[in-house]
Amino acid sequence: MSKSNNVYKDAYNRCLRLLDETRSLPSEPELGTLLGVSRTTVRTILARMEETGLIAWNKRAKTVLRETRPDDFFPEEETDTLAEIIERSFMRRLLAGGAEAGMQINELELAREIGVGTTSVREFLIRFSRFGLIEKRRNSHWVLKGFTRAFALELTEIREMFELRSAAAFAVLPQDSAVWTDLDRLEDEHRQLANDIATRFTEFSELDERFHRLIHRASRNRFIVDFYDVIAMIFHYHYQWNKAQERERNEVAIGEHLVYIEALKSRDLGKVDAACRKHLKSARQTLLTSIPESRSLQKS
Amino acid sequence: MSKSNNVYKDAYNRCLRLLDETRSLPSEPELGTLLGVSRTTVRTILARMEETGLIAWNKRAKTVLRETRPDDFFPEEETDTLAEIIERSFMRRLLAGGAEAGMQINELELAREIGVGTTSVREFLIRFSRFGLIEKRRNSHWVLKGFTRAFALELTEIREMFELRSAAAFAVLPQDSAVWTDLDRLEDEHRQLANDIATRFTEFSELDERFHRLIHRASRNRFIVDFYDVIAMIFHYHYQWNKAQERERNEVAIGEHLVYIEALKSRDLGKVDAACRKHLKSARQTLLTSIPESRSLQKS
DNA sequence: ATATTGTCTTTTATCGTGAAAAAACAGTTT
DNA sequence: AAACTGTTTTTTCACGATAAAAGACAATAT
Repeated sequence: MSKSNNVYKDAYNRCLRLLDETRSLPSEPELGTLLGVSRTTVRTILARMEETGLIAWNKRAKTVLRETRPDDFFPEEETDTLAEIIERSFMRRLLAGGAEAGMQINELELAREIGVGTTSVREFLIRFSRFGLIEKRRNSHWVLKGFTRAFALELTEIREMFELRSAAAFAVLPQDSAVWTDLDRLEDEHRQLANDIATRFTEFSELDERFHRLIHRASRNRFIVDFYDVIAMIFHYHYQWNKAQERERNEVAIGEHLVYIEALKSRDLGKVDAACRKHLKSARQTLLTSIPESRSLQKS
Repeated sequence: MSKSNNVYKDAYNRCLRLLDETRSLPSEPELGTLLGVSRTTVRTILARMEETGLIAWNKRAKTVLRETRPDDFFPEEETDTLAEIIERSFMRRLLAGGAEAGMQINELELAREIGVGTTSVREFLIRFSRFGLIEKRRNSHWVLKGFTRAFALELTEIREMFELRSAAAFAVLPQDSAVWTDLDRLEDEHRQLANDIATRFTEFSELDERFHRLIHRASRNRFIVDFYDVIAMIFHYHYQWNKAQERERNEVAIGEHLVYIEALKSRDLGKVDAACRKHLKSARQTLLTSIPESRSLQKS
């Protein structure tokens, strides 16, 4: 098995959802841009849809014949990329405890355990190394640096530096810049989420990421923008394993965001600085309390 | 051919230099740590040295029999790692002009041109991507973002942020910290280089890197320390292709470094900040003037 | 007892290969 | 002639295989 066809399967599933809304499908190139895949993949999708009797396909005519059924869909787990699979396995091991700092990481063992080739694992580790959690020994193994208190502090130090600067840059953006409408929309979403907080509090993490990315983008600096990937990754997994007081934490954060948004809209740099500092401080606190003390004792 | 034995060849060459200084070689493990390779490689080296009549090898006794000759050495180009070879080729193409922003990068073509497998090229590109000069399109090609004026400005913005903070952290380090003796040694080297500037000005870039890395390390933040890799890479190639007024530039930089060092030693934060700012400003200027105007017009 | 050597095992680095997916080209349809 | 479909070529992604290099273990020497 040399390459899974998850791109096709994922696009197929998304195409099925499209099917419920129309009588007939658009042209192949159009479908391609819509699904974010090449025409080759689009044609594979159409071929199967014809085969399973979902559509009649004759050149330009792609008529919908019947409604989609649950069993038309490919199983979710078959639509993941290899990189996602490896990342999940790796993070599970990392966070499942027993992952002490200084521990060696074995490519071959990881590959066998996950059931993939070594090349994919190697490439994953290289990509992952920029998060600062692992380090390569030349011609030899990787070393786990550990998800320690030190790591969290170093990460947040940079985050605060970058976000304060980005927020200041945001506040002085010209009034006709598109970011202000983006900000308004985000503000709306925050208010809606605040209203339904009891039932929808888990949706916050996604909103949080979009909000902070918008601000970081105002820096117009690729290194700052890219660094948010590190933060997003850490917070993503952090949210997954630390569910304590999730609802309360998110409620507080939404409130802080709204103050922060007001400050940005006021374009008062002093207010922006204060609101940003306040929110970042509590974000750091949340992250720090979630790190088990056992983890913080390791490593110098 | 699956893996070149450049580790062995490089260690062999370094071991030859060792040979000129002693009557007999130390134990295998000791040699291993000395050369930074495993005992397996050490034994391969010893075996060849015995074969070519350089030493008599009987268990612990490794007696030097004759002086080394130039033809004992492996050719320099055989001691490079694949990663180095690929990086050089890639950077040559990048800087040789004709590398416009937005251009596609083709793994297969690169691999064929350099004469290596695609895997190595892929891994190189992934590692290289953190420098912010290229970007990956999912399931598709890489895109060159170009060595533009914008890139240089974004890079130096972060550099200044990080170095000012590191320098401030440096200045308040306790008097008994080892960094102060490191700093004294670097100061010496700067003075010596200043004296022989006419003949040794090309040695500055290496000293420059060591000096700035020492300062960055004071931040005790892995993201700051790691970011210096980006700066070092850019300046490394920058020095190679911009030889205009090299001597003068380096002479000025040495002077600035010495003021900077004095400021650090005074532990006066105001002085440190001023000296650091001044030096970084001229470093940025040097970098900016070396970017051809044609390059700066591209990209938004 | 500890460090060193001899031998064997495991892991890393790299390649060639093949299927999935993208991209290019050529012929059709509106 | 502009956009679409049919066909072919190229590139990316992922694997297994293999030599280089590292690492582990047992036997030996100081």
